[in-house]
Amino acid sequence: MARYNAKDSESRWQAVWAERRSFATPNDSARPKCYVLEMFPYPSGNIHMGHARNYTMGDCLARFRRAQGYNVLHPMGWDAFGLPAENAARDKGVNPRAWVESNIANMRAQLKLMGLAIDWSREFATCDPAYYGRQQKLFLDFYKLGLVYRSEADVNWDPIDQTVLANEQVIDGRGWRSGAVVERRKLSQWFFRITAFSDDLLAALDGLERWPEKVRLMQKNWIGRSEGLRFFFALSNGESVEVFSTRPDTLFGASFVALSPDHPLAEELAKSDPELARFIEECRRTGTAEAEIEKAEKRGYDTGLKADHPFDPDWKLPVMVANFVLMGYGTGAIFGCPAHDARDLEFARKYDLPVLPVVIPEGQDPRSFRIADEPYVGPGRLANSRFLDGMSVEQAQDEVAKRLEAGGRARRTVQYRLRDWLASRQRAWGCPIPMIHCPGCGVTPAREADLPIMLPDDLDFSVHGNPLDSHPTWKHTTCPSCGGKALRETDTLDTFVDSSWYFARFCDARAEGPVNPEALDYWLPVDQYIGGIEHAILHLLYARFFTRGLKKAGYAKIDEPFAGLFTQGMICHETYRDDDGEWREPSEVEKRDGKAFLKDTGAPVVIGPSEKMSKSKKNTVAPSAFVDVYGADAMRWFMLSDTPPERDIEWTESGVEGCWRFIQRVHRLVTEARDLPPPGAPIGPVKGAALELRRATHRAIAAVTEDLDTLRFNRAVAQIYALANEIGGAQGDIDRAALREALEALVLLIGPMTPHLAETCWEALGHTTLVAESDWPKADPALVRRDTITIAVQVNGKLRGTLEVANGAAEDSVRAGALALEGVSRALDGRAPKRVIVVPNRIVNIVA
RNA sequence: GCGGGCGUGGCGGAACGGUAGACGCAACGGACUUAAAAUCCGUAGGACCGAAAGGCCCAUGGGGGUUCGAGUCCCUCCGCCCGCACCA
Repeated sequence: MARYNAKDSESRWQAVWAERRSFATPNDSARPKCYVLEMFPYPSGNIHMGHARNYTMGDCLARFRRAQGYNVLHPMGWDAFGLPAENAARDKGVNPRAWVESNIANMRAQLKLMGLAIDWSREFATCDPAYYGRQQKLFLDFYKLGLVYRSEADVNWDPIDQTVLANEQVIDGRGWRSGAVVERRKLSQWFFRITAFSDDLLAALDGLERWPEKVRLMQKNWIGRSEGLRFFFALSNGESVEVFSTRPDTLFGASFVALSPDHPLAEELAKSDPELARFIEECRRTGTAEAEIEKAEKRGYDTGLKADHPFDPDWKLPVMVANFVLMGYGTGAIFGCPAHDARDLEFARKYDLPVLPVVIPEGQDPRSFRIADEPYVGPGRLANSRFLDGMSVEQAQDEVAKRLEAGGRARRTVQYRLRDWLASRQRAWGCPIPMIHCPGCGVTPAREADLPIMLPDDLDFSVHGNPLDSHPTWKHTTCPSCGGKALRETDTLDTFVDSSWYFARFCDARAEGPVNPEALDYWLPVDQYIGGIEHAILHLLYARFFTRGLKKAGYAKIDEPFAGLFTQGMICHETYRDDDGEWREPSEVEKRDGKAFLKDTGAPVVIGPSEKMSKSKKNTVAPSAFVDVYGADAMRWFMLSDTPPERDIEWTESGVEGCWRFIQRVHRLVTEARDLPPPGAPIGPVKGAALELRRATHRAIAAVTEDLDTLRFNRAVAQIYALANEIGGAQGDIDRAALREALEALVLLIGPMTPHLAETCWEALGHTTLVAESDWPKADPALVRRDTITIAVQVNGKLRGTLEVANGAAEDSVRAGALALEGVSRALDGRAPKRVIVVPNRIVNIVA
């Protein structure tokens, strides 16, 4: 029997699917819809293993749903704007569009070799004018709705990428892509008003039941809602300063008022106080470069001003400028209560300010309760607090709020950590912002008729800064309002904007408007979105915001774009280092007896721990190289096997070879089966081994169906192995119809996972139809149900025997059978059972 | 520091509170073969008793608890991983 030739089989079936348009998805189907989406790739040039895992999972689900009768939308596109193309343009002198397009062509071919069930007619790249032009339209829509605005702001400047970054893109004070220490600059920039939806983005998280709890929590913390009180302190210079506090109950424990170094009042005071100016300057430096080194150090500067306590004008508090107070949160000013806040305590100890406890834990004496190294942040009774004495924390907070509100000096507010999305980028390879700066009319939106505002093809990337800005003609235009000379906005949009609505465009990728509301209504929300956890905050939050914007603009009826979210684990591989300590690629290494050697010289290499595949450690394996040798099905099978999909998976040669052997084994099982009845032949009553095979078949169908429904691919794979083992173990003279049924079930069950193999086997079984167009098999409940059940019999919780009983056997007979077991009487050793617990169809436990 | 997750054979991992280790990888023994590869059959957590059949004890990071019964629930300690990090 000829071995299964994966290469021939795969190219053949890929051609058949393409020719028959098996995966083209109509927008007008009577069948229920299912939208399966994997996060679209950046066209770096090659598919990597992370893509392969991501798209294998999504494809398996898409094919499964299609077989179940859904009208499945499973599209693919390209997140094609962004810095790497500019770098390539500068370093290699190529045109960024040409570079991206050749990368896309390469990757599209690699994806097609994986045999993905994708509707390629919906493909687009975000750098297509047809896409970004419509994004410009959305930008103008959002502008009209007040969801886009321009504002001067302190921005995070990445000195390497020469662009500003959103807060979300600054990780530990460094640019998320470049790793450069971020500087601060004041610039006029475009923002999306994401905070307009702060409360809604937070509250709606509870409804996202098919999202990982972890992701919901990360978003919740990112939005960071807290309730508190804003109120004023009168100052000795006649001015006043507003503070924000979530703990107004501790007001009588206050020992200072602190301003952010960026607070307008601090800046004002610095004009006449050079020492303060120096201090502020220092704080700004440590805010970035030395953030890691001195991050814990609290430092302050006494302005000499005094603040009146709101409830006692004779009580004067020092007004400090403190480096730990952030201008971007609350009012940029606080009152410090050292006894009940860790930062305030550290600050007070350093500057020798009073530490007066005002919340006393239950059971402690207010006269003797002292704060030592730790503040007290728990519940308790108020003390040392005049009219608040004896109240609970909640009562006291309410009382303070009431009294200050009554005097018009305070208001209760909700504060968010979330800030508006700074979306301007000083980059040329991005979506141009459709705005025009007119010396007379100011900032004016471009006319919609003038969209798309296209990028020029002749950008010079050798210049410093934004090539769009230094282009000789591009930015010169006329004002849509007055017709006079004007300049285009040369900033482009953050590429996260591009990925914030692509899923909506897929619903009708050729729609005249940005999206087709009818198609949106039909397809959205995405039923299952699959991608990496690294997008838990940025991309998913922005997409949630954009969907709300689409709704407000009248395009969509929903708020939430992704009903189900799955975050897959990463791909790991062993690392190798040679004698010189240099990293070596797996392809350069061969292994013998658990040791590793360089292929060319035979020199030994040290095997390091398995780590996430990365270029820096050279522990990557290219999917395409693997597909070349073993075929796409073996890779797909590996990606789904063994490791639960949310966990990191380790790529191993031996595991992959095991997959290849399984592919061959399935092919053998099918092609070596002799004398099968024709397809569709009825199956008569069977017994004995044939009945057992039928039971195994239907149990496998039921189990695999459930596992795929819940994305437990690894368990589905195990069930399929078990079925293959049953078929392999069946006697040669078993009922042929039962054998055909088992083989057909096996082939249909592997269809979503190893689709090419399934088609070849299906054909070998005499079918002229395609697995890709076949229905999912149905389990017969009568065959899934077991007639007899082996139940465990325990004495005092220890296993002493097993008992074969009829399914649903009466408790009495089970009890009697259990007590009659030899192992039970031996364990009882003459003692009478005190109690016998019978759990039907499960277990008997005899308590002696 | 705060928040979250995880800890089961040599490895990846199974296990509605109910026979721990399904399934796979690696390993070992056997068959086929001149040989190897491939394939097929079989073995396999650990200790002890037994010629064997089998018996018996210990095992899910450590300790404690709830329960007839705990890998699973609760408390506590240890270890590892991830996220956020001066958010008032």
